[in-house]
Amino acid sequence: MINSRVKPATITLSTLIIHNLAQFRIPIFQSQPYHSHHRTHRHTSKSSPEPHKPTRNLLRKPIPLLADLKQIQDPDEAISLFHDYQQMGFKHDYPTYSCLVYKLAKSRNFEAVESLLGYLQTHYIRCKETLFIGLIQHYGKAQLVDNAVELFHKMGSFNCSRSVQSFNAILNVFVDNGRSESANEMLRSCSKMGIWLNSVSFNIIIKMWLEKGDWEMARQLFDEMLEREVEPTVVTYNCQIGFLCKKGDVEGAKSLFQDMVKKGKKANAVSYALLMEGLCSLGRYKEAKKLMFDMEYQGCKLKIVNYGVLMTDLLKRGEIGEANSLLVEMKKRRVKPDIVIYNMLINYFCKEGKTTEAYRMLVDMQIAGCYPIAITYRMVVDGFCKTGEFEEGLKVLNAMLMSRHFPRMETVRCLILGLLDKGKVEDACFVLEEMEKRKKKFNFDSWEVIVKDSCTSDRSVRQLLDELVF
DNA sequence: CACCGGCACG
Repeated sequence: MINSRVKPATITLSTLIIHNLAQFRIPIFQSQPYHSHHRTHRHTSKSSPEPHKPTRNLLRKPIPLLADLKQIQDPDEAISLFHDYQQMGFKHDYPTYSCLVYKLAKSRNFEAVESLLGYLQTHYIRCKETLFIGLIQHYGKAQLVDNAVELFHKMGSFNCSRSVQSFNAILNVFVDNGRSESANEMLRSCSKMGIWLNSVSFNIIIKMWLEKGDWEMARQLFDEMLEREVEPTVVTYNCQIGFLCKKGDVEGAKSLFQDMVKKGKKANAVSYALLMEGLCSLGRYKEAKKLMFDMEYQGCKLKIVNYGVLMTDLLKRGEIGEANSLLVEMKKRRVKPDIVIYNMLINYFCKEGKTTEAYRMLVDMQIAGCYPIAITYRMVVDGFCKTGEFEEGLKVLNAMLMSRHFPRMETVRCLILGLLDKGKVEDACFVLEEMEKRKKKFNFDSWEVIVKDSCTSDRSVRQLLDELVF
């Protein structure tokens, strides 16, 4: 086992920084500020002789369990709270169950999801269709297409009827996972299932053909839509506008845009963003920016995505000065940068080896109330590894783990090797130990092997790792 | 609460 008494100096340093910032009540490295609060809350409620009295609070809003459950992000903790209540004789209701199911699905704990569903089924607790739709989407994102299909077919046994919405959800899972044959098969069976395709169904199919690069088929479906008197939506047009823009045919996209307006469909911020992206990719930044002002003149509300398109282009061209001006402009217009904008800037700094700026941005964004996500942390840690600043990298990794985000395996490997190379054995141990703690939860199967494999060149390091891991 | 489209990583 790894020596757990190791306390590397860098951790103390980062803890100090966190502590200092915490004094100003800025949750710098905690993306979920409720977590620590909740921990203490649970402990007190457990030790006190009379915890929540759930039955009495039934008519009060919000029900304490549900409110608590919504604040917990650790699914294991959620389950245990759930069981606590159950043991106290609290009868769970559907909102509580569905909240827990969503939580478990989000953390990809599908085993727990299935067992909870089984419970709901045997106790005849009626589930809403949105619950199944949400789960189908989660399965799809996890590439568990077969599980999604199975759930779709099981819906009836939950006494839940399938509308076109869950049909669309499963259709989209097929398309997004490259299973166009299954999607087509599904379409052929829709009338058998008593489902009438709506505009969203057509949008998904049009997307499918466009992803295959088949413009003709996409147009054919668009025509079929009109024949069947299914009204195209702005999304129908946006899909096609986006396709043409990516091909470099901004003029074609513009005329489609005009068609849409002529038919009385109002363009939205995405329609404009797509055109702007097309213009930028043709090197026509100025026109793109002008279009952004036009859209406001046309009465279309400007969204952050429009700035995002411009920012992406500027940073791609290395125009950091212009990018900064754009940020200032956003501030003037009271458009708050979002996580995507910050990620773009941080990515730029990291790629340029400007880790100091990247780190400052990581801090600044949190002061501005925008919390890093896994991608954000990964970029900064990778950036530090690339410049050989492994101690700084560890500092950020620590913050990352504290906010319950998880690094990529390659990042961890690189960091450990770098720390060892610099003689920071204790820090390397700390990282190994933290990974060990989390490997099961994050499905981190064989990281030991990978770390060890990469050390074969250095015998002394390899021996050390053997010692650490076993 | 959540059927489809849009700026960030790999």
